[in-house]
Amino acid sequence: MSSLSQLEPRPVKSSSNTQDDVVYEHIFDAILEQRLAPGTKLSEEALGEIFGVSRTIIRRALLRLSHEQVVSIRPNRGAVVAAPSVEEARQIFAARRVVELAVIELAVKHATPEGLQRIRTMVQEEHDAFARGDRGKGIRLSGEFHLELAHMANNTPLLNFQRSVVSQTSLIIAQYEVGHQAHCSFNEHDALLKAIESGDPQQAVAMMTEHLNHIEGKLNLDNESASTDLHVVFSGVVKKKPG
Amino acid sequence: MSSLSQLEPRPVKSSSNTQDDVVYEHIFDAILEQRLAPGTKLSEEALGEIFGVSRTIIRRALLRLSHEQVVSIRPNRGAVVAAPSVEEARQIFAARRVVELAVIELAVKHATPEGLQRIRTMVQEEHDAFARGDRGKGIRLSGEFHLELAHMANNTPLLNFQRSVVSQTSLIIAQYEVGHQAHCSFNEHDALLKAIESGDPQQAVAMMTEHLNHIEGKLNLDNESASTDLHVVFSGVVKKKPG
DNA sequence: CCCAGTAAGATTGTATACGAGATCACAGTA
DNA sequence: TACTGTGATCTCGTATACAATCTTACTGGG
Repeated sequence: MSSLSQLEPRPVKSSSNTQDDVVYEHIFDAILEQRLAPGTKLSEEALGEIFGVSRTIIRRALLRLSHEQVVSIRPNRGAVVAAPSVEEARQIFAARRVVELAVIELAVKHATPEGLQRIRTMVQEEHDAFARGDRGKGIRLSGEFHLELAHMANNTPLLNFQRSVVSQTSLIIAQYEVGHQAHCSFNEHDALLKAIESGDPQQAVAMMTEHLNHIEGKLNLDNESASTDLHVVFSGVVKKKPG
Repeated sequence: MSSLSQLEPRPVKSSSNTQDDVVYEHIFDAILEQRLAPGTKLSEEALGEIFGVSRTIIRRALLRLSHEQVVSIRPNRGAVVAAPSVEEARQIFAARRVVELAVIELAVKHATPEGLQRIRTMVQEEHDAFARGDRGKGIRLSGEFHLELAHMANNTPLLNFQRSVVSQTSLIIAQYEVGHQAHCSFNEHDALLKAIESGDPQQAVAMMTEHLNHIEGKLNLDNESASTDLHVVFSGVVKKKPG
């Protein structure tokens, strides 16, 4: 009975040509907003029930999500929300640094008044969401801020890759964040926006580096907080053999 | 009929868990080896016939290829081998520069004797393939050289992205190359290998930049070589109305 | 009391059937 | 002759049925 029921409510937002896009976006957003925790089982039948479509559609959506590494499909055992290991998280962050720095440099170069306006609006919405306590929406918008940068960079392949690493970052945060501050504090997004507006690539890149440092700094990647090794997990709890 | 019959011959090479992996690899390799030209229609039924599986399997393979931007799926109109426009090609190259430079820097850092040995072997095979005139295999191996670098960089997300841009580059070359030299002349791959062996990141990065310049330099991206404007295409060909 | 083995149930993997939409050929008109 | 409109044919989009595999609960033994 499943946290999957958390999927239905929000109306779909944007470009939805065909049915599986709708399903895809709903699940994707639910993961981005952390309404679906890493490891959650995604039953095909349950999802089909929820969205009123057959398993065929669900399957396509899950397949796409798995290609973006947001969902993990294990043969004959179904799909779960991806739960990156510490090592995977490190690699994702390293990759994200690469693409984010390239993106922001291009974004500065290709900035347009309309693009900047869209980002301004987005930062404001993010601020409002956190201000009124809508954590889910805030998290999603802070991710979409970075996607909007990639959009302004005017490079589709980088945008797609950015999409993948940003959403994976959301999963990492869900697993490894210590405390519960706002992730991308919107202040930093605002500062990034100003850096882009100033037209100085170096400053923008420096700002982004700092921003990414902050994000990564809030995580505990020193050891698996949820270890896979039972002996480690329960070490010091009880001696099985009291002797 | 159909150039699709070129798909069957070569035995599948590697890790093939399930059926659709086999299909995927066959089609992917055929595209990488340029046995399938950009724009080629990929009929589900024909492919199913060739590989002896139902459309379900074919569909999954095509979906995966489309996520990697190697195949283009148009709603209700089926799948074709992707044919990047000039603008798309520029973006792909820009993205490729970003990831390749990051990859080679990491590859230098994480180089191992075994990894270097694998690359050495690969460069040799590439050389042999071109030497004996096996252009298809040579092209594929020259692409896989770059994937092997990403593998040595020890970063799965970057590897996946590299996979996508490298294969797309193969499509771009198929469309826009002038003349028919060997693409990645293996000499440059050999030089790259030596740069990595030397352990000097700066030199390796410089070498890679030069290599990418060469690849891009062999292309004619100044204008659409296959224009969408029929009048331009057929200007000066024949007057249909003979006199 | 705990563990292994087995059988029933549930879930995914694949094929196929049917409907919807696109493509192509052909005829009719300017 | 070129162009537009219409219908037949073909391909794709979706749902569903059946087979294969995994999961789980139960039973029997240690």
